[in-house]
Formats: sequence, structure tokens, C-alpha cells
Amino acid sequence: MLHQFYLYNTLGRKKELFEPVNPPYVGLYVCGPTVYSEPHLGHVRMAITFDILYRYLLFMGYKVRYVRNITDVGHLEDEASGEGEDKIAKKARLEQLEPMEIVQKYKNAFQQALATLNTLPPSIEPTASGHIIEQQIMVKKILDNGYAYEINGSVYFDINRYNRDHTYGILSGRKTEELLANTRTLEGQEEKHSPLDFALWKKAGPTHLMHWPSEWSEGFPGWHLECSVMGTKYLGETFDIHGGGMDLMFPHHECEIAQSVAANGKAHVKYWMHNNMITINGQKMARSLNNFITLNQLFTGTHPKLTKAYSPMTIRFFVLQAHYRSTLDFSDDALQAAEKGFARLMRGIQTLENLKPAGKSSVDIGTIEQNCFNALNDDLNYSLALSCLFDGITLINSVSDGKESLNEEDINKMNKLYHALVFDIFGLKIENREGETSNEFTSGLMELILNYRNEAKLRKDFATSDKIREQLANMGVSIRDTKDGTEWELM
RNA sequence: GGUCGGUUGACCGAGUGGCUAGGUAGCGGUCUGCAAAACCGUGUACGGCGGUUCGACUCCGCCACCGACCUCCA
Repeated sequence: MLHQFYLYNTLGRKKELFEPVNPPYVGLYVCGPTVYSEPHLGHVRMAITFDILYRYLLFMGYKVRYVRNITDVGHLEDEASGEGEDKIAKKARLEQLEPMEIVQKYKNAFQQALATLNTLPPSIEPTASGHIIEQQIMVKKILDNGYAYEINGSVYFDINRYNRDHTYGILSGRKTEELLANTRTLEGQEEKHSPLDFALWKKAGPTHLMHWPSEWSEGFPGWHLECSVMGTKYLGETFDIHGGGMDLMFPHHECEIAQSVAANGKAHVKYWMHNNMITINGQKMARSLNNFITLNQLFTGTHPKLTKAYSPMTIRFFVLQAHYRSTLDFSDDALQAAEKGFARLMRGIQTLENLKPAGKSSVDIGTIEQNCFNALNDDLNYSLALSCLFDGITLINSVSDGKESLNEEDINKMNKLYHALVFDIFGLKIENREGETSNEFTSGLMELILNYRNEAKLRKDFATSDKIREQLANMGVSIRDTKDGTEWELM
């Protein structure tokens, strides 16, 4: 199948045909989490969006190297708090732990949470602290090229100098003059020639815990350096796709571009992709706004805004329902709707797997497949593709009800399509509770119980059969009588 | 204030110059001993005001409101 895959490039603000720099290889770099607190719903949007992109690229036959960094060298703390203190260091002192202990703890939490959500692990998950030398080399390169200056052991990027040869702001559409007009006067900025200049290397204060030696000072790398460095180290000086949340567009990604151009003479990224935020009551869900819901709270239902626990696949389905460039508003109602929608999809696939073939098909299957891939090829519109799959689910159910028919070939095609889309590309999976439903002992018991119930039904002893059903329900087992027997599942 | 984006039915949320998005909930029906599931039917949805057009929710203009970014943030 020929895939004309279009991606919305933030650089240029329009959809462009995706053509890898060096086919069939694709380099994908995504800004990962800063690991100093629990993973929350906001992180999930990023992880799932780019997981689906990664899976779809693989599906199309590309050889993809997916790099997602872990920021373990904390960025500067809010300057208002004084010393430009390293965030990770600050938290570490509060909890009386080594900084690297914090990093390890939340890194583990992230990796585990993302695995639970069935995201594929990146090919490389580099850390900023593991690339201090490379970052220093890049600082040196930028200094050598004349786009930075050293002062008091710190090195700053020189925006004015850069603007003589290039243009700062091409990604976010910002103009230097306008930025300057709106600059706030912040403390600790006297060293900079211009307020827009940003640190490439920062001398560590006496209270600063995370620091490394360098030719300029004992210090730490600037906010934006790690991504420029690790992206080009593992994917080349110019690679295909760089992703991240919209809130990183400026200044983070803008600075990345400037750094790469200043160091290597060319931009390092062909397609910039930005996912939108998850909102709660219309406002961005973020650590800094303190309105976030952690994944743990979602999985256990322990948050005032939640009426119950939601499974990882429900969360994934929830995220899947909105296009990645739209905001997605969180609510308990929306999650309940997602939970039921996901169950319907999974039941439909089960029905599809058990469909009896007819001599000929009464409907055309081809349009469903066509619609699904048209949607995905149009800027990864997975929410539209999902709605196409639901059209197919209605069809599948109709066939199961005997109102429509499909021949064997079409049933096989449908099976292939649904498995490719739902499991391989969307990354959903059937959630059966390990150890609860999938052992022989349990299924033996259930068969025994349901047999007794069916015998009661045959005797028209509905009082008994209903009592069994009720008691099973109390234990969390729901049952459904079908023409082929009785099905059961854990609620 | 600047830049960018949004405003869709009870809720979440796609999309298009004329044809049902989809999911969830509701209502009516079919099936079933009942329930569940499933199927069928059903709701004068597109912020306001103008304009372009044979026709606009979809294009243009103005206005209102909301949000993101401009400071670490997915």
C-alpha cells in the first residue's frame, strides 16, 4: 500500500508530505520528561501521541530510531526564588535524598507508567547528565563560531550576533524587537548582554548540588542544550522529526534551533511536531499550576475529581479520541465515556473474530480501510480513524445479528485491518486481569456455576438463575446470555 | 500588551462550501423468561453580527468570550 503521509510542520504552519532525509531510515526525537515528580496525565499525551507516530512509521515500513530524552539535570528554578537553583537539587534537599536518587525514582516511575500504557520503549533514552562532555563540546563550538560569550564562568548565547546572520524566532513566529519590548526585568540577569540571551553553561552557586567541571567554571549546562546535543549525536546533524509539547515551542525549541545553527551551520530538524495540552476545566493541566492528576491516581481512583479507577487502556482510548493538535478536556464523565467506548470496540473485535463467513458479502469493506488510512495519512488523525473503525464495528455487529453478511475473504481482511490499527498502531490491548480470569481453575469453576444456572433456566426456575447472576454480580462478575451460551467477564 | 490557537448538540470530540462524523448519556422500538449485549429509529449542533455565494457550521471581515506561549512545565 502506498502511503502519502502528511504531517503538520510547526515550522511553516502547514501540512507537508513526509519525506525522510535518508529513507528508509527515520530519526525521531521527542522531548521527554523532567524526572523530579510523579508522572501525570499531561505527560501521557506526549507519550501516546508520539508512540502512535512511532508505531505508524514502523507500520509503513520505515526503519525508525526513536530517541526520547530524560532530563535529569534540572533546569533553573524560578529566578524569583533567588539563586537560579537547580530544580532537582532543591527537591532533593527537601526530601533529604541524593539528586540522582530522585532522578532514579521518578525515571523508574515514568518508565513503568508508560509501559503500563503500552507505549513502546524508545530506541534510545539518553539522559542529560550522561552527555555533559558532549554539551561542553557544543558550547565550545558555538563560542568558536562567535555566537556566544563567556562572562564570570558562564557562557551565554548571543542573540544579537546570531541575528546578524540568521533569524531567531522562525519556529514560534516571534520577532526579536517584540520580545525585547515585553521583557521583564529579572534578577540575576546583569551578566547578559541582552535579556534574550540564554545560558549555554552556567556557573554553579555555592548551594548548587549538581555541577560538573569545565574550562569555564564548575557549573552545569544550559536549559536547551541537551536536546540539541543528544538529537544530533544519535540522529545526525539533520534529522527528520522533532516532537514535544506545544509549551516547549518557545523558548526551548527555538533555542535548540539557534544552537544547532550556531554550532553546525544548519538547522537540525526537518519536521517539528507539537502536541496540544490536556486541560481541566479549560485550563492547562500542569505541574506548575498544581491542577494535575497523576497516573497513579487515575489507575487507583484516588483523586477527588474521580469517581472510580480507570484502566490504562481507558486512558489511552481517551487520549485517542482527540486529535493531537487539539486540546483535550479532562473530566470524570469523559473518562467514563471512554471506558465504555473502549469496551464496545473490544467486544466488536471479539465478535469479528468469531464471525461465521457467508457465501458472499452484502457490503463493501474496502471503504473502511481506505477511510482509516486516509485519516492517519492526514496529519496522523487517529481520532477520525477511530471513528471509521466504529463504523466498521456497527457493521460487524450487524453481520453477527444476521442482518448483513461477509464472505471469508472479507472477514479475514477485516481481522487484519482491526488488528493492524487497534493493536499495532493505536497500541490498545485487551485488558484481562492477569491471574484472575486466565487460569484453568477459574474457568473451570465458572463453567460449573454457569452450568447449574443454565439447568435452572431450562427448568424455568428463574428465581435460582437470577440469584446466581445477582450473586456473581456482587462478586464483580457480569454475565451475558447469548444464543451460543453464556459469556462472563470481570467488571 | 504581543504572537498563536480555539468557541460544534446533555458531555467528550471529528470534519466539510450542498450529502449521518464517532463515542457516551437520553428517548422509542426489536430480540430475550428477565437482565445484559446487539440491532433499528430518534434530537431544528455548529459564539454574535455582517459579507462573498445558487447555497456557509465550513471562505472573508468585525465583535465577544476562552486558552496557550511570552518564566521551569508534556
